[in-house]
Amino acid sequence: MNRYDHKTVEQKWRDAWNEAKVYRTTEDSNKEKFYILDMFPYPSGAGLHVGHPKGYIATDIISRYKKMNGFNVLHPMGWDAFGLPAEQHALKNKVHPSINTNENIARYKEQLEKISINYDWERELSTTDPDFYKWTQWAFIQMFKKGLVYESNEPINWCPSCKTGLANEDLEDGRCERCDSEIEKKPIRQWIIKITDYADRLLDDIDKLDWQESIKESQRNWIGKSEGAEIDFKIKDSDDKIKVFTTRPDTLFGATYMVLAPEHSLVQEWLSKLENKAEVEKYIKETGKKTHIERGDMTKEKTGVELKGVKAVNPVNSDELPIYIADYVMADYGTGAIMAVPAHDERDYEFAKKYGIDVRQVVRKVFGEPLENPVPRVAVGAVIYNHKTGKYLIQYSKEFKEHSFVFGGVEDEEDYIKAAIRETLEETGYKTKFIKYLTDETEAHFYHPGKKVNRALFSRRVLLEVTDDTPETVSEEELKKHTPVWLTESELFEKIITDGDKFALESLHDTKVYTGKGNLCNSSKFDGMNSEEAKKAITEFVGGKMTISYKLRDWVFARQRYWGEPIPLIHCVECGVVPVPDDELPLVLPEVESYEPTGTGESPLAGIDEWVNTKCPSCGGDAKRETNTMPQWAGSSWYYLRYIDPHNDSALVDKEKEKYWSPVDFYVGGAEHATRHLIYARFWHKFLFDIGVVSYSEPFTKLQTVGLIMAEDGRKMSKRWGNVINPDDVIDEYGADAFRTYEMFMGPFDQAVSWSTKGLLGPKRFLDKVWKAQEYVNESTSNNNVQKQLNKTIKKVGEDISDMKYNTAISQMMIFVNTIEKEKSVTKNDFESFLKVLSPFAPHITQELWSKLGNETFLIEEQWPEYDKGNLIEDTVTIAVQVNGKVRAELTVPAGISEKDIKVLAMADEAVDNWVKKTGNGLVKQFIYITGRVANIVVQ
RNA sequence: GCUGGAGUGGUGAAAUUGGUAGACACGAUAGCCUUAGGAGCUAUUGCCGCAAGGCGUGGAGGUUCAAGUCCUCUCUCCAGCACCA
Repeated sequence: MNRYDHKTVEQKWRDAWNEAKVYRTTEDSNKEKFYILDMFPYPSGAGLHVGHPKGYIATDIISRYKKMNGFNVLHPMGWDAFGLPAEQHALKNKVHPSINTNENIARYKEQLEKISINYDWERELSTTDPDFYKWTQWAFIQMFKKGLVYESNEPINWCPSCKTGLANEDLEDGRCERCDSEIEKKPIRQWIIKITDYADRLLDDIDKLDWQESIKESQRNWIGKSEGAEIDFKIKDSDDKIKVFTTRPDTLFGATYMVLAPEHSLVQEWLSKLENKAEVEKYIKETGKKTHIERGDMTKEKTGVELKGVKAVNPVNSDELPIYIADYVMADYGTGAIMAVPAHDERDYEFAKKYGIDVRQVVRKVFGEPLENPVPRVAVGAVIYNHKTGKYLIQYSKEFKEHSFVFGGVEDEEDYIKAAIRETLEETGYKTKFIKYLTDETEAHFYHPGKKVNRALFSRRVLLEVTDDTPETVSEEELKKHTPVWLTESELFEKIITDGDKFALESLHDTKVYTGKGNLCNSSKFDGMNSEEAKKAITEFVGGKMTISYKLRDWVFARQRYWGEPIPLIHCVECGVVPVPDDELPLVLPEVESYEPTGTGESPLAGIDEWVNTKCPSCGGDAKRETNTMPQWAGSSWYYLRYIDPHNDSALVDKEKEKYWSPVDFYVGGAEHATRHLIYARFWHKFLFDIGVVSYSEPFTKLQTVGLIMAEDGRKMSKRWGNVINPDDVIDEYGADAFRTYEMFMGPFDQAVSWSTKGLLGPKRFLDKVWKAQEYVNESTSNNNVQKQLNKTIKKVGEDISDMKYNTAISQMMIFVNTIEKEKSVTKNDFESFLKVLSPFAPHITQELWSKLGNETFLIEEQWPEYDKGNLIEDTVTIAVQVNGKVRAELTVPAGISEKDIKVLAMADEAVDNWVKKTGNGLVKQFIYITGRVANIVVQ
């Protein structure tokens, strides 16, 4: 037998498959379809590294498996080729970006073909191809016509280095995702798509998707829906009003000041009449200088300036409220203005404390459910600190056998502090002074067993400190009920059991603001109402309206760069903005002399007069073309539809074909697209659904993310670190089959793992053993062990491929080959079945062996083998015998053995017998038998 | 801070969902072989211990005949969002 020569064999079969066009897919209504898709790559100059194909290999395995199971499988590939790197390359080398792009595509394709991913290359597409972007432009025009597109001059994210505007999705921690520059806010003329019109549908339909929870959650987060109310605050002696968005209208009575974002338009309007104009202007200027990152830093102290000379009026009680500007309020969320409720919002509390603003409690935390005929009582609970010993004093109730704060009623003419000090003296004998409140007023409902009444208890908790170490004598009566106890801090946290006391202890060191819900107080006629009801009632009372706010922003869709789809709009003096007529699509990107971005907010296209100057399609008069281009996300938002019908001249996709193939059954790609591509594509798809182009409302039924492959040093593979491994080298040395199998064997598919060339040897050796196993193929004997393992293998590999558990599928196949090696015998039939099962992972070596065994077909066109269920059952099983849960013996017994027989056999075992005697005087209390697995003898 | 996920040998990892923890690999150790290779074969390989045995799935409790798996608390790491009102 020859040594396996992967180079020759792999090339031979690649050629044969290509020639036979085994990859080609056509519609076939007799077969069930399966559309499996990889996120198409951006073809960068660096070529593929070893991490890129991981997802492609996985989809290829599923695709081959599905095909062998009778599905009509669509598995295409294309190129997301617009984008900055190609443009930068063009700038540097003074050649058109398409030249470089095409070179890169050719290189990528060559690399992919070496791995023998079974793509239907006849459906290949590139977003830069005018025949493709014709339909990107067409869809955009449809959006324009539906009023989903608008022009804006509002400040947007501007990358000073890329010299272009960017969408929120293009930022990473306030920096440009591409070049890492800090983003500025700059007013630029922009085209914007109203993706927020779809926010609710994008959010609601997430529930329908078979996606990983983490991705779904990121999308929910990104959309950031929050329900609340818009409420107007009048300005004193003026017709102006401030509109605020709040999720807590129930706390309106607790509003003690207002805050506007420094960018708020009212601030500019009021500037001239402010008493401290200079100070305000200075603050606005400073805020403007701050980067996104600085401003977002929550750990820094809050700052702000009061607008002196204006006051707002609280609509619910006519209180006059001071108005501040502060950079903790953002211009682009909600209405850019808030009502501040320091008692129930941490940020407002911090700010109020710093500027000496009132804190007014309006919500009480509630413990327990309200009971019938409650008897109300006002009380105070105290914990007493002794700074000399560092211990805390509470009391132990002899009656209820529990620890609690020192507790007592607040008498008339007494406040909480007085009552706490008096009660402490009476019950413990210690003289104390007040340190601080641990809680606002809380409300507790419970049955009082001593007094036999339902209690509604209103209380605050306080922290006191002893002023005299020697306690006075406590009355006999008190001592019968309670014992005072001194505890260390950790003991204190351990012993305290009531919810109210526990809640108070959270504020022992830092005062915590209560931001939860509860029952209203200090809110006149709304007192006693719970937060949920009060939200509606108060909003209605002040004439506000319940609204919904989103974190998702509209999609900034224009880029001031060259290498993108031209936005197909025309500016006409007479008619306004008019879309390019359908018959003039595609609007082809013109040649330019310089690709250099102008940096003025105009794209390089603006310099080509003969292109810019055109006639208005509506009135025929002089007009100018829009010169901005689309963002890179445009083409990728719908490319998966084009694979279905890649050469259609008259429609984005043929309706019948779309119905047959859509939606994508399985989509595999990187998790980094969770809130970018995957949001845009869902939006674009829903729009196409609304205008009747597609028949399903969600594009990707099932989504699976790929875990990154890191370099051997644990870092990301990057030119910068010099740790990149090229798949070409690996394939050259070990073969594509070994490469494919190793990538799938490395670990769970969605987990990041480090590349290990040593680790690659495992799968490589496995394939060598498969090659060697052909020696053991013989017609006569059918070995029982081999048969059993084969059945197990067919079953497990099939199941594991469906679950994307490739690593365990491969380990089962390794077990099978190890079995052949041990038994030195396998029938031709069994070996052929095994080759089929292995073929999706290692298509070349299996095809070669298949052919060597005298077959003339292609394995990919074979049927997936069936397994014999009967043959999966073992004749004998090994049972672990435990005594009191510890394994003391193993018994090999016939599979169908009864519990009775097992018991007899187990008890007869010498070791078991010894342990039974040793641990439990030979008395068996219980015998448990789990069929085929374990028997447990419980003694004593 | 919030949300999602994960902690198991020297390493990558398995574990039929409550039933013999560490399958399958990598690496390591010892031996064999020789077409000296990134080869192959055999044996060993969770930790402590000569052994009997004990311990062991981030930590602490709990439920159970039985816990990596369920419950409570807690620590660490990764990812996403983040002054979102």
